[in-house]
Amino acid sequence: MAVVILKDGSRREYPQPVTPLQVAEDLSKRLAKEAVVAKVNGALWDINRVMPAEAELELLDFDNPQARDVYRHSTSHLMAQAVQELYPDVRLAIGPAIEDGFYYDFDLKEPLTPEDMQKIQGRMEELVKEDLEIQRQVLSREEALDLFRKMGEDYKVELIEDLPEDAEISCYRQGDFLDLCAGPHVGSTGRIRVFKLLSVAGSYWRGDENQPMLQRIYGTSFAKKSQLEEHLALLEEAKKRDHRKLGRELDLFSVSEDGPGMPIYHPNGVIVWNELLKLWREEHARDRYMEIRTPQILNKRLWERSGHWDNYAENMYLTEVDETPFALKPMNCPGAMLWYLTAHRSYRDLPLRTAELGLVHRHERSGTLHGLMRVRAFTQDDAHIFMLPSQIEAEVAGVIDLVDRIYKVFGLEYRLELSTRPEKCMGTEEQWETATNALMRVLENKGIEYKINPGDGAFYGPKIDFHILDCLKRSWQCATIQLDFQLPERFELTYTGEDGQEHRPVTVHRVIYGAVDRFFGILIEHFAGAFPVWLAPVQVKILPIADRHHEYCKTVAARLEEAGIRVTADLRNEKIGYKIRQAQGEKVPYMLVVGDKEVEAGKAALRTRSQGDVGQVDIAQFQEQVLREIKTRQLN
RNA sequence: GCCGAUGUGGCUCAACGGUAGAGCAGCUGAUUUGUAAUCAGCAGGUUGUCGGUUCGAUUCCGACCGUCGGCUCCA
Repeated sequence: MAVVILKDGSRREYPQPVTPLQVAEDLSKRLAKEAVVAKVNGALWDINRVMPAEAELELLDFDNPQARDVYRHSTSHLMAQAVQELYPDVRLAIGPAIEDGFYYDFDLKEPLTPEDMQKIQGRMEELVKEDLEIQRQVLSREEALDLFRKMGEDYKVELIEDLPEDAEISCYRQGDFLDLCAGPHVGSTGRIRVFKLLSVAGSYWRGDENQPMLQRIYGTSFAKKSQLEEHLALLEEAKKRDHRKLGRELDLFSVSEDGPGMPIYHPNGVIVWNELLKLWREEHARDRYMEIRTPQILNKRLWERSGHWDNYAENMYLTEVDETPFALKPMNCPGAMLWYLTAHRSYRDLPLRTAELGLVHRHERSGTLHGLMRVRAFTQDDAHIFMLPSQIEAEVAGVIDLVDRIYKVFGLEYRLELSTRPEKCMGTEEQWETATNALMRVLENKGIEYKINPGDGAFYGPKIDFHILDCLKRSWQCATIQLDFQLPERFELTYTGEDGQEHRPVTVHRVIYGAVDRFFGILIEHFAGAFPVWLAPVQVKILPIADRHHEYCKTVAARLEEAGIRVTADLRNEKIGYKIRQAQGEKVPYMLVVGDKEVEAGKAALRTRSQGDVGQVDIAQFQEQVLREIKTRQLN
């Protein structure tokens, strides 16, 4: 006799133990069809696996995140099965579900081509039609080792060897395909409905570059075709917004072969850049930051003192000045320390908030460079706050508010993460605890939700990271607030306390945009190149219909320019449709079309990039409206 | 750095073992135009770099450089 208690509390009895699927079939056909996986007594459970005699049962469909992972994990098995059938000499590594899909890593002699992908996809579709049951099977460690050794699956053997003593070792079988797997899985291959293989890439076994290079196939799967189409449309949209493409089209920046990872900003790009800095300086002035500038290259002994030489040397560019080794700065902190040391500091001076828009150079690996997102030369919107230990909370709270004010201007949402003490770190346990608690208290007092990343702090202190969500819901780490006990120590920073004794200040490093370059890239994609008026390189474009309107257009342009609006007039000998098409392509927010009617009325026909023709406007009123939008940094 | 793909005029792309072609952009001229491409003409490339094979390479091979997709998500 078996008892099943359902989510709604109802109870069902069976003469003998049953599977979740059997229960589902009793309940409704639809449920049985859509259930991906079950939760039995709180743990994920295959829908075709017999439950204990007494079970609390919940059935999960694709909409449940855990079930979705199971579904995709099963798709990765399906892919592995297809690959193994098509390429019998393959050795399997791992194949987990990931955020938007799944992958599987294969050790295969021949590189996989796009045609191979098609073949694999095709074979997968056949396997789905065969609707093979997916069965779980538990083995002893010896059995498992023996089995996978015989199969020549070296990676699986290694995985088994690394499993903890008490782990239950399970395998899943579908047809002739068998894979080591904790599970759970969907009941049969026929339950996997919509999937698509997306790309092949290299990856190291266990992500370690000393290990063999494997071939990874990425794919994704969904319960419905429409969901896959939606996902593909999103990828398409992301491609259209690619900042590298828009950066070229809008003439914002470029990267030369002669300076990989070192962007060249074009005049249009510099306009946006300067507007970003203008906002930044305004907001920092409000919070009484003082701006400093420190040198591009500094003596090697400074980097030894700061600890960068020991921890960061392989990323640093070296040079020589009069036979003395110097290094190009990869961070701004040591320079800020040098500034602090230029005077005696009193407790009355603290906190000292020094900001620096510092251009730093870091030797990133060649394969990781990516437009403005991953570069070798970039400007950090850095700041170092020197303070009393008692000021930590207030200062951190101030930075959080500042970040919030600035991100709001762009309509960017964000999430917070707190990273705590890593295993390899400097400073005492007590210092860490005090600092970490201070950060937590700030977040809790503010009622901010945050995620904790245990052990993910910097070696010199705990930190709070801000993850921006752009309009496609992609996440980017930008702002960070890091407490640092190391640098004040290493540079022997002091202040004179109320007691007349010398004390050590606490330091916070923080950035808001992070790398201005990367933030710019994120904004390009976030706005799809259609910047809000205050950021737009050209805010108003005046388009005469014919030559006889040129004089009037020049007058209007001069007037708007005088008022501080970035305006150009397209006086080329072209038809109006052509000029409009071009201005739209440049994503200019406002176009003023001028023909006989407008000259006569002393007005202009306004066209916006988003709404098209909106009719005649009074120039003075239009000017006021644009100026207001610029001043308030209105979003589109 | 590693794996794979890739590199043709400013941009997007075509072609080929016998010394490259189109569209857009540019320039000149005509047209004076009413809300997303007017017409015609001209000009523009030592086919990423360096080597090799060949009578001959941009095309085949190799190295290098750059670019693109990846290299955390642990059965």
